[in-house]
Amino acid sequence: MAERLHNTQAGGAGSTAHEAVYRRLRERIFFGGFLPGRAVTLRGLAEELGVSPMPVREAVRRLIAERALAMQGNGRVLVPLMTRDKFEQVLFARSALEPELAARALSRLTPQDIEVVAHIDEEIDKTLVNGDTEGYMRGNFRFHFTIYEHADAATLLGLVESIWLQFGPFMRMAYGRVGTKSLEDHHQAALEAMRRGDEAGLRAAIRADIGQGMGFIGDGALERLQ
Amino acid sequence: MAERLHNTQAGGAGSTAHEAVYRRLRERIFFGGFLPGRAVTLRGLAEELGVSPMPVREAVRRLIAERALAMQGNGRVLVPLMTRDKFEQVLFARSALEPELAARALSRLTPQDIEVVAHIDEEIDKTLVNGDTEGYMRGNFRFHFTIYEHADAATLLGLVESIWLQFGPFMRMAYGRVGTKSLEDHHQAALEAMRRGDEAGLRAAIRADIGQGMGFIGDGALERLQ
DNA sequence: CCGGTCCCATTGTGATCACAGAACTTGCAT
DNA sequence: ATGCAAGTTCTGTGATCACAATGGGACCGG
Repeated sequence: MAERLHNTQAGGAGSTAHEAVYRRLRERIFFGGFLPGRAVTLRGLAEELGVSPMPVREAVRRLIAERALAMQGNGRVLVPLMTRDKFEQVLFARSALEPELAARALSRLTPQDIEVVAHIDEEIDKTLVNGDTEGYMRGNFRFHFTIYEHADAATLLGLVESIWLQFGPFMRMAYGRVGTKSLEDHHQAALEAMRRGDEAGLRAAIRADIGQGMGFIGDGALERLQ
Repeated sequence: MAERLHNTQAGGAGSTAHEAVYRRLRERIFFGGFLPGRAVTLRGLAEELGVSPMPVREAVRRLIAERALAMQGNGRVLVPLMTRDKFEQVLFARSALEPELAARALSRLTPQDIEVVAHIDEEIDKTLVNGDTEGYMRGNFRFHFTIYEHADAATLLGLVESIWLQFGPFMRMAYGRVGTKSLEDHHQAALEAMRRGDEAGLRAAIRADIGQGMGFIGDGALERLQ
């Protein structure tokens, strides 16, 4: 650890060490690289990522602000546990915001954009038959956010990202328990609605997808946690 | 600045320096202590608040994560400007989330709680006739969040707090321009609905209050900014 | 009087160190 | 074998320093 460069600040905006650490941790949280309840330490992450504790502190602080990590009263940092209350609030917030994002994206989606999304959905189907949980989560994330990003609504998108960060670890744990084999999503309905330019249909498909997917993992895993 | 204590960490959870800095900055943002576009510097805030730059860095990082502050490409930190797009997204998100929070709070509100809210509304009326913009903003904040806090929905509350942080500075600037004299809110309607236990009425009153208040400042100030 | 160029002050970033408190481990006594 | 206490290690926090890059201002040439 002593041979690390003294100052690797390269100058530009997104190229700081804490930004890189933030993105790596965020990826792991989104896709289930951390289990709920897992404790993390600044020095531990720093050594693991090959940086000093300082940028890790800033990245962790940011993730705590986004509710992706939590700090206990004694200062220890951990991946938050899911509660039934929290799960239900996440479900509500997703249903309130994500259909709107999809609807706003609709008018801006070119046929090529829609085919990109369709291709992502095909990838998802492969992960489902293979039982590849992490692959499924990555694909599902890309399916939703590829659409949402076209809405050009950074404020709403930020809220939704914060919500996804809050249920990512739990989702992974839940899929680990109940499996993804019998999972049926509403992605096809969403794709057809997009191709038709049917805003109401797209809203309904996204809402159904959220309700179905969240119900799937909620039923399977939540009952066991209190 | 040299006579500062070397380490003032008192131990408990909420008593760290960066937490205190965070709360002070957050207050100023909520109630219009910073103007949009205002640039802030870590060392400047540190000296102003009597701490070293370190806790300021963490507090500012957190506020950036909550979108209350923004970082330009060159690393400079400033209070974000409002755009028409952003304003419209804020309006949508508030309308989607806040009536729900109020509705969830309703069953938990005791008559005494409602009278507390009614008293806050009386204070607001005083600030309106006095033209006390900051007092109005503090009162309006307390009116809404006193209700919302009773919903016991920390996840949703966090989203709403983040949204308020994003329009606080703009709201202050807007009121400074158009004044608060002719402002009519829907707080009385909300209070009556709460007293009746009328959930639909409360939802409608909150939604109307948001739409009216945001329309008030949006019409007055937004047209001038692009 | 105006425009460009160089220089210095200021800024965020990251490393390192010191410190206090919490937690875990170890050892001892019962 | 078990419970408790003391010591040690580990944790987050905050201060200070070094550094690179940006920005503004002064100075000079036109």
